[in-house]
Amino acid sequence: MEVKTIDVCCEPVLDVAIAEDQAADLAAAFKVLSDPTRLRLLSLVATASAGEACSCDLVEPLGRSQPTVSHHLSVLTEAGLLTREQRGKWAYFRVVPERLEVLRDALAT
Amino acid sequence: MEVKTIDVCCEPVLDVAIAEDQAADLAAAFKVLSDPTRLRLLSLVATASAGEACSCDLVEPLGRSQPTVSHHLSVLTEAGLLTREQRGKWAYFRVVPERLEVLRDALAT
DNA sequence: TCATCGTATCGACTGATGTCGATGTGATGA
DNA sequence: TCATCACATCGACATCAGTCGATACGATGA
Repeated sequence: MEVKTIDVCCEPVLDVAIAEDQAADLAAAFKVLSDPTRLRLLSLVATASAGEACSCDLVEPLGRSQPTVSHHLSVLTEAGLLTREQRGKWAYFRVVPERLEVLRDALAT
Repeated sequence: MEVKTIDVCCEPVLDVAIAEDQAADLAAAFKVLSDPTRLRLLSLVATASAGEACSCDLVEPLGRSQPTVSHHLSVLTEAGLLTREQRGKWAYFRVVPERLEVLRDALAT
């Protein structure tokens, strides 16, 4: 998907007429959230016990192939919505609530 | 884009493991916001004087063709993020903040 | 060293989406 | 009635994104 880290900040869409490049950044951020599989991944990781989840536990509940899940985890991680930690041969993921908060702020009224 | 009205409600992604159909609805809603031109449209309408804007005043600042702007206005309106009011041969649009609020709630931490 | 396991990468396919020119439609006013 | 204007629809095109099978990579443990 060609994602870059979400670095949108503090310009509520409804308050100020946003510029073209800010719109592009914000749109890219929302695009990360515009896929059902990725939203379910976020949700699964967030609600996992200990606040973290292993890839191995995500493939089956999603009903997607392992490469597909790996792909979406990469997209979410590159966007900064997840952190990735390697432990032995397992990869553990955590959500980064601050990133979602940034997007929330952009939608403030 | 094949949009349906945003009817997502009240299930913060990070609180509960969301189901597949809820994820699809929410993803569709964010997809509407995942285009720079649409974000700028939202922003332009929201910041217009009197809180409303005519299509005729949106084409030029966006730097897109009239059909393209019309298309995006349709997508936003079908998603319930804008309302459309015809007055003579002009179409006026207003933002529906409550819709954005719903999406904000879904990202609550 | 080697087989195994978890994960990432690659290549390919398919469907979706943004864009615009051309054209249709409906209201306005002369 | 007819030209004009604002806007929507259509058709076509190029690009992009989700998906998966096959395969590569890297750590583990026997």
